Amino acid sequence: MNVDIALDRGSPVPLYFQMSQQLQAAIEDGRLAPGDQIDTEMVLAEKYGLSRPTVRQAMQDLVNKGLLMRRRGIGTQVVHSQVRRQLGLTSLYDDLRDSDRRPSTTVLTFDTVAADERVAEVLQIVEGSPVRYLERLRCEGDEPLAYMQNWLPVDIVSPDADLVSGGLYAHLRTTGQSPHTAKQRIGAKAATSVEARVLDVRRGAPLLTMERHAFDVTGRPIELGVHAYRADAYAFETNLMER
Amino acid sequence: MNVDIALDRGSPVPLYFQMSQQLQAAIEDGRLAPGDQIDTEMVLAEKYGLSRPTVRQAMQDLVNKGLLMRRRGIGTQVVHSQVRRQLGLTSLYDDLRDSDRRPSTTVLTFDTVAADERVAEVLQIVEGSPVRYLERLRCEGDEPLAYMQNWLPVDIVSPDADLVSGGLYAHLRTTGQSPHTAKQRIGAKAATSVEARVLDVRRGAPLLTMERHAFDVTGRPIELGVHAYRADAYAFETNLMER
DNA sequence: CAGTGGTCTAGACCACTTA
DNA sequence: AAGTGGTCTAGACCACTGA
Repeated sequence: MNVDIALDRGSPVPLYFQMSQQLQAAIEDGRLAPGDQIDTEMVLAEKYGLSRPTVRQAMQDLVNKGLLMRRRGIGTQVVHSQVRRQLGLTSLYDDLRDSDRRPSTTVLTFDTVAADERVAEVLQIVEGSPVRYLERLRCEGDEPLAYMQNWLPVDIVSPDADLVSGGLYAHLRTTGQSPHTAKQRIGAKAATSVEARVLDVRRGAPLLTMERHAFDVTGRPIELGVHAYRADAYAFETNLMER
Repeated sequence: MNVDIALDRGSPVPLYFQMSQQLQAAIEDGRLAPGDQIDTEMVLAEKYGLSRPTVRQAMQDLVNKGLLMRRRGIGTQVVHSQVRRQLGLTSLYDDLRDSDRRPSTTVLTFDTVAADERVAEVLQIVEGSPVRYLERLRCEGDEPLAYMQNWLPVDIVSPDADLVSGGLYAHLRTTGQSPHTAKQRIGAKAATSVEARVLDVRRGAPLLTMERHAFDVTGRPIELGVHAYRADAYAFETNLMER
């Protein structure tokens, strides 16, 4: 394995994490190619002055991420690229970052409104209490791609937050309120006349829909998102693994 | 924590796995409620005569599955049910089992055909070489729900396989050829006239589409699936976690 | 047979939380 | 101050693979 790993024992970053991060980087930029054999646990442990369980924890993290494949008696290999591609997108962080980073996003509405029954139930607050309501349109060039509605508890985002430059989730991260887990429901529907007008399609055109419930580390609901995507311009990729 | 765990030290099943499975069962059938505190690692280790790392491995597996939440200085808790519901469906096994188990599935076609360019590329075989082609219709009562097309390498499934009683994936498991990872792409489209006729909707009606590429443990492609679902009857739930 | 990863033990020190 | 999970070590035995 022709990759060197630099461990900083003075760093607060765990050793196993330093190792897994650097291996992941090597896999992603091609220094480790699909099918390449990784050094054995014993070799790595000796080479970097670590114990075997520490090396093992680094390897196991990459196996869980789907980047490495290990078999007893065989060794550890980088998985084939067709399997690997976009396997990382099951991470909430990547998913949210991407949904902010896309081409251009216009804020149509950012207001404080009374929670209706559905919003109140999802956010676990009392019906009629105030929530922030955000309505955005994502475009690529002149083409509208997605119509996104979001509702958030009032203490999660301030009314004068800058949601334009960095995006919603980037803003939440700066306030330390970033989502930890999320449930998504993906479906399809025919465009209503409102959606058709905003997304510049004909009424009844197929739309891809996504509803997201996001939660912080304590399990408290912090976001309800209801998004509609043009079917001809958008798809979701997910990856499944046997556990 | 009012749950007892029975460990069989003579079993080939790892101790950490016995423990995590029984805790998962307790969480899923309600014996452990959302928010319930789990015994600490030290308590569990002492109670069952295990070392702390072994207990820890069991806990960590359930954290990775999204069933438990741990915080330093706080302890380990069962996650809130709203977060937890269907979090397990990110497992390939559950997903494939469910797609077999659904109400009634009719095999429309099961044949050996020549691979076209797209099938050949996905399955990494030579264009024109034989592949098994499977066409199924899933119904609930009289209602058609999904139109499913699958292509598989000839050595993965024999031409006289029984795909009716157990389903495709159950059959693959019996032959030891079960999928290990899969990539799914979920989108939407308007029904073609063929799809409209099979699914009993009008032409142009919104359909939810799913394309799956499945791989075995070695990373070899073993299935291409192209499915179309009635949008009014079907949705995908996915769950994301910060890692 | 030698080498691999899979499991398990018995410790240790630390950062963080609550009280 | 006491208790929690997070990290790390230095061993051990085993099942599986390939030559």
